Amino acid sequence: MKAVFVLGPTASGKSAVALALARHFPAEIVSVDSAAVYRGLDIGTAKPDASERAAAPHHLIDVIDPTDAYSAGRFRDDALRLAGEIHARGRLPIFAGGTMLYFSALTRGLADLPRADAQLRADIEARAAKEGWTALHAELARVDPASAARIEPADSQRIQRALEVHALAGEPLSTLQARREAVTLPFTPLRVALEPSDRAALHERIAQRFRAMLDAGLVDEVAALRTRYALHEGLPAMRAVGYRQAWQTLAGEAPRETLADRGIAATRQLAKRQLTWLRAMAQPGHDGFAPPERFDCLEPALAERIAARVARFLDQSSSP
RNA sequence: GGCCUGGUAGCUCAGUUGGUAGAGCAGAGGACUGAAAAUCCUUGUGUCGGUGGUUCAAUUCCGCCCCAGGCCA
Repeated sequence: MKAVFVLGPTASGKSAVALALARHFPAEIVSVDSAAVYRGLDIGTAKPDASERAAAPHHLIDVIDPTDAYSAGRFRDDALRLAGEIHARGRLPIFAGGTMLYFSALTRGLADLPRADAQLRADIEARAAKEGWTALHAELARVDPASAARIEPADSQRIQRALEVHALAGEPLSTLQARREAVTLPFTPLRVALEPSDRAALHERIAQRFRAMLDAGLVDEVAALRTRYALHEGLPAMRAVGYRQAWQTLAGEAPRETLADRGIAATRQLAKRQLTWLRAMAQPGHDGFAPPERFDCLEPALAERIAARVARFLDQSSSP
């Protein structure tokens, strides 16, 4: 069994590559995108349109409402299930996207940890509002010194998670994480990383794309979502790039004239974090698999070159 | 044409009672285990518009010039 991973920063052309591969080979596309899972977030997530979805089956798009929260753990379960189903149909799974933690959940695995608990999180947040995150970091240092040493006193999200895990499991997060076993995947992955040879060129693409999203009605989409669902700005769906900035404008927290610049900057920052992940994954020993093979996403014949690489990969015997 | 106010980091600005300067944003590098398009860490030398002058020393004071606004002709 084999699978192809297409990973790259936002605006690098991952979707086009995945679609091109799906034309060359009998394949189905699994989106690896923490924002495209939400229904109704269409413009800002650059979801594939109807004709693209007709050209190849797409998975993990529009799977939950924007009032809910998806997660890395849920992605891992969904992705492994889908890979099995796609293989059963005699097809090749193509995992394509830019949520690097999700790829990491596949290749490095996740420890056996309790799931998020909304009530507990609300309690922790209420305490943080009163005592400050530094106080909660100090508390974490008492119950889980190893995690506290690794987590910054200002890193509210990780402090909250570590305290949550400790409360639910009765054991420190660091202990549970140390228990993780070696990762095995039910298939051999070929990883293709799209990286720009010229950062400025990627920035230009990002700017054009975000302006196009605004022209396509991103703000109206967010306004409509606000009337259709009981949303608030703390929801993961409303923290996504573009949605957060549009929300701020609709709520009167930031002027409309600055929306384009704010959205473009946030997108560039996202791309930078994604590229940092890619560089980390290229280090030997990052996980137990061959490191991603790099392709310049600015190259015109990108899809053809990758298709040729995938063809060779599929020809190899998958005996080991 | 005259008067006024500005011209300091990519942007918006602060500041130096004369000893060559600092914030926010942007950018760059990094971390990353169920919110990850999240959350967080590190990172600030730039002919202080140009040019003469005064001075031990000018981005800071003075003259002239250029540019951008505003007001008056």
